Amino acid sequence: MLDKFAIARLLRELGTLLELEGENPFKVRAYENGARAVEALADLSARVEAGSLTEVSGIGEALAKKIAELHRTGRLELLERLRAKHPPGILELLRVPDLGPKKIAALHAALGIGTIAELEAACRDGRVRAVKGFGEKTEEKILEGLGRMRARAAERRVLLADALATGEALLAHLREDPAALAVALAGSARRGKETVGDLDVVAASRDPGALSAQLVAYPLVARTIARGETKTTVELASGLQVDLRVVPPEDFPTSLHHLTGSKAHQVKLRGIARDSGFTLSEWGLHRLPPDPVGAQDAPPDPAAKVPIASEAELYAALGLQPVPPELREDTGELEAARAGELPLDLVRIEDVRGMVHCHTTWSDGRASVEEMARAAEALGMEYLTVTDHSPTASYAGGLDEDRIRRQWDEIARVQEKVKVRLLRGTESDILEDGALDFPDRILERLDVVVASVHSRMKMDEDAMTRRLVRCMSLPVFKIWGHALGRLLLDRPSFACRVEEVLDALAASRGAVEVNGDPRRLELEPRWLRAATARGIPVVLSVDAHSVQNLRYLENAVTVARRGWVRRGQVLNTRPAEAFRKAVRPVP
DNA sequence: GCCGTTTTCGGCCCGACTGTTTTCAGTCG
Repeated sequence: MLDKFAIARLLRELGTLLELEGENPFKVRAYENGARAVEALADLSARVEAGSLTEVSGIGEALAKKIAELHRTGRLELLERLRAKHPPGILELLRVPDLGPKKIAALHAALGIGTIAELEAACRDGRVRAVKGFGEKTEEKILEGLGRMRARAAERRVLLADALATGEALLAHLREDPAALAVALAGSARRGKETVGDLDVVAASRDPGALSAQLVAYPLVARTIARGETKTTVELASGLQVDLRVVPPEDFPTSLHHLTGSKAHQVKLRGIARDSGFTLSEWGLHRLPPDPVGAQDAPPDPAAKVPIASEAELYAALGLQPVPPELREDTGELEAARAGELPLDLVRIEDVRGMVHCHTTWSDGRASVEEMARAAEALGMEYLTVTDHSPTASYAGGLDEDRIRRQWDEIARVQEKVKVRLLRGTESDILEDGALDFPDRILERLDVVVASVHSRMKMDEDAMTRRLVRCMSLPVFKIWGHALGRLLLDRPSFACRVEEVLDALAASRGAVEVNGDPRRLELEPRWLRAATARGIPVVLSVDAHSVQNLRYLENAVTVARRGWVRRGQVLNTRPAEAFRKAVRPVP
């Protein structure tokens, strides 16, 4: 049986194939909307059973039938027919920059092109320029796009932390130009997405040309891809693409909002604007004329412009609560904002009182217990958990029973010297059979047990699910560390039935970790929402192996906010003693 | 394909940039 994410993926594929068929673009969008709606469902199976899918906004009769069929059988006749009709390579072609469904269809009809290799050969032979609507430049552009695509496949996306660092340096360069009145990072980096494909920058200026020139002159710019009146696109030496939009200061808030996205959030918001008698674009919010007949294509009347001084004002003008950037993914935030049900107390970094999940030189950390303690104290923390690795993690210098007892002595000595409260803990391996690798007589004397999978990650879904469920049923199980073991850009999450595991975690009254290591950043937002919906509390952790790593707390906060996690749901926003009581292995 | 205090048809977000066009189509975000 397919889960909701698999079904959403197939609906998207179907939408793409219909797009290639030249179908009505609004129909294509309906499939995308339907896919999103399915992903957001908490009770897909129940709704399929009850036949109540059509009650969900975005799912009508036709999609409900298809979803039910996919859910029941895992197959869909229309999808299989379209897959058979289009060469398998054709979906690949859609990933070539500047090549969309229309051009692909034209190339397929005229030259029989159905794969990347055939496309490249046709461009090199000069056959493409002979097709109506294509020319020499397009041919060059496609070849260039193919090169870029390969470079991108090698570089792939970048980690959020790297994107933010690159972005901040670039912003500093742009701010050096006196023509820059305001400069901000927008796009997925501002929304805090785990990985970032390109940087979006918005600037306020009376002289857009000057800022465009300032961007092009940035030493790390490898080449200019597009340069217009208000919009400039460049590629950095790293392969990262940067889009700069320059607008007059009065349009900065709406432009920042526009460029922050996400696209799905924008589209829905503009629909809401239209329903309320406005039209919304990056150039601002305009009142629609009372009788729109014949006025659709007319540019907005400048007199109809609603002054907008901030993003919050924009939402307010549309009768909505302000939506924080991290939530703008069209996963229910606009519906909540309209109903006044958006959480106003999303966790913030200043709410956090304790550094959780810290390694020291006792295992594979680079700083001593005392150095970590003093650094946490300097950051204003009330407590820090020392959670070095356990015996099985020999590759990471895991502690055995004898060494962890000696570590407790050192923790006690350091505690004499520092104000920050030190909590004794471990990051214990979850073994293949779901057991932990310290005996209970050790675990019961600890304040904090983070339990994580570090080995045998290629087990099949059944075995991994059983392993985790079994571990969570242990009385000493308290915190699920870096849940699914992924390493961004490197290693996917291991296979398991996450919702089943979360059910077990809820039953055991355990907590889930949000790991701030920039390569981990899990549990990811969609599962975080599934966790808090089950009443599972959250721990924001740094997984720090050095003093510098304590800054990872910021990453954990971002991920938690993207998962709609509220202050009260985070255990380490509580004072030390309350935190200890909530997570200690014995009641 | 979805949706409805303009409801069963006719709408559906909006604009910038590029290239092949001589007024616009395609792509992108």
